[in-house]
Amino acid sequence: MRQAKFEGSTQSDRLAEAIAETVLSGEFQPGLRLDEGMLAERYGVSRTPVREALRQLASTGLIDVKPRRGATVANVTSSQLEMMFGAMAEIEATCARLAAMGMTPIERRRLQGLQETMEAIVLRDDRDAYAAANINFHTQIYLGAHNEILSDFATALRRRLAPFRRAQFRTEGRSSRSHAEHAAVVKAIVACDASAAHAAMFHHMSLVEDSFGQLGAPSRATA
Amino acid sequence: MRQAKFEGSTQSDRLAEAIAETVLSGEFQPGLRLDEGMLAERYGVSRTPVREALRQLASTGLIDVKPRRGATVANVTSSQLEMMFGAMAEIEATCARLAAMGMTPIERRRLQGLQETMEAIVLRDDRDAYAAANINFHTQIYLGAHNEILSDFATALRRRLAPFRRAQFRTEGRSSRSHAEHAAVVKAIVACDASAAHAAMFHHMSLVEDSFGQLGAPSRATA
DNA sequence: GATTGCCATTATGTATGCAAAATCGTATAT
DNA sequence: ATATACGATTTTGCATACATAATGGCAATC
Repeated sequence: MRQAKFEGSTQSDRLAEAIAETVLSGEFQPGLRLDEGMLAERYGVSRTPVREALRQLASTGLIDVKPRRGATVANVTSSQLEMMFGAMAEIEATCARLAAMGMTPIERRRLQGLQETMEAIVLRDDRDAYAAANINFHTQIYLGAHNEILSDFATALRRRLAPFRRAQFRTEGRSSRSHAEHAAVVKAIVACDASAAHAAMFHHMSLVEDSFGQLGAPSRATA
Repeated sequence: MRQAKFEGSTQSDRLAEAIAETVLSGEFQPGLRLDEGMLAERYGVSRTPVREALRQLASTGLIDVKPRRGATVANVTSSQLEMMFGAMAEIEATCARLAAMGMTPIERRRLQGLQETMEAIVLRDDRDAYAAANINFHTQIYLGAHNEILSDFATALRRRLAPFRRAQFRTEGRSSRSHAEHAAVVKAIVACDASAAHAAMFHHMSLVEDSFGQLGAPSRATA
């Protein structure tokens, strides 16, 4: 059963990625039982790498694995979602504050440059490009916090929440509002104003949460 | 190979716990190669549950697992340690702020009660009891934040940093200083003063970091 | 008719076997 | 003497096989 897709990673890792994609795409819906044998057959491998992939995904919270009871796609409750958005807002605000305090001049310039790039994207109303640039923007701030632990946590949370935010930038005027909020964040960071950066980012993230409204099903965007 | 220690958890889970203990105790030192076969023989099981345990531990950062290159006890650099302590201070401070904002009256009373209990422990200079109560104190604040995501993260970080803090409360006068700092946190939380709670907790955690000084090897406390 | 207990089926947890990659030692060439 | 290449050994990754716990259906009983 040789299928050398990527040399340098194992089948378990590739499987974890593939299963995660399938879950995030909505094909595997919350609550669905993830039978090891079924997955093994579906991906043409044995149960062993499937099990390792499932354990790996369980550690990210994407699926639940109970001893002797198998794995199921995690059923995210409305309260859990609230807590994830809340945690994300706190962490991002913290990163923004740290960025305001510790970013190098080069990093501040880069952030400003990115902000200007996004200005153009907003003007031509390219929502896909904005969604991509938005991730980049937030990632720059994670990195600017100069704390890999916080940055990894923020990245994991963002990835975990992605399916619940997919449709967001499709809504009319969302990009320009988001962009305006980014401006406040950038301004504070460039000015080395830690508490303003924290407040601006927290405000931004809170609005993101609000715009999602109450839970509801994750958007079924394709991959 | 039946060894029914705990019915309801798997050997993989028990193995992960056992290996973690051995690493945290210092018997498995940083950089040590964790050979699957060696571990399997040591714990009297086959390689399969050992592999699952290693993957699980890798997700906590306690060990490094590279594809095709096996697992090693994570070698924590001084900069990583700094980032972990920094992240911990930020998260704890955030939890304290959220606790100040959202704790129920009952939770505030309970925290105050715990603080009074610790007062007695400090007076009779029972350092082991203080160390235990201290974990309880911080846990109460995690819970008071009413955000399981942040709380889990804080708990994981605390556990991860435990070996680097073991000797801390053995130092003369550490308990009373810590207790005094706790008082400020409790006071702010009881007064619903969010920013004071944040500041007090951050101050407290920063001192913890300082008292550790620069890296050095983790304390080799037994279990 | 509902409930409970038993048995067949299914799925998970673990052990074992095998193939490929990595590591280490040795020998050879420069 | 150093570096490189080759081969043996070790170890990981994966597949397969087996044992045990969980699940579901059926029947017997209240």
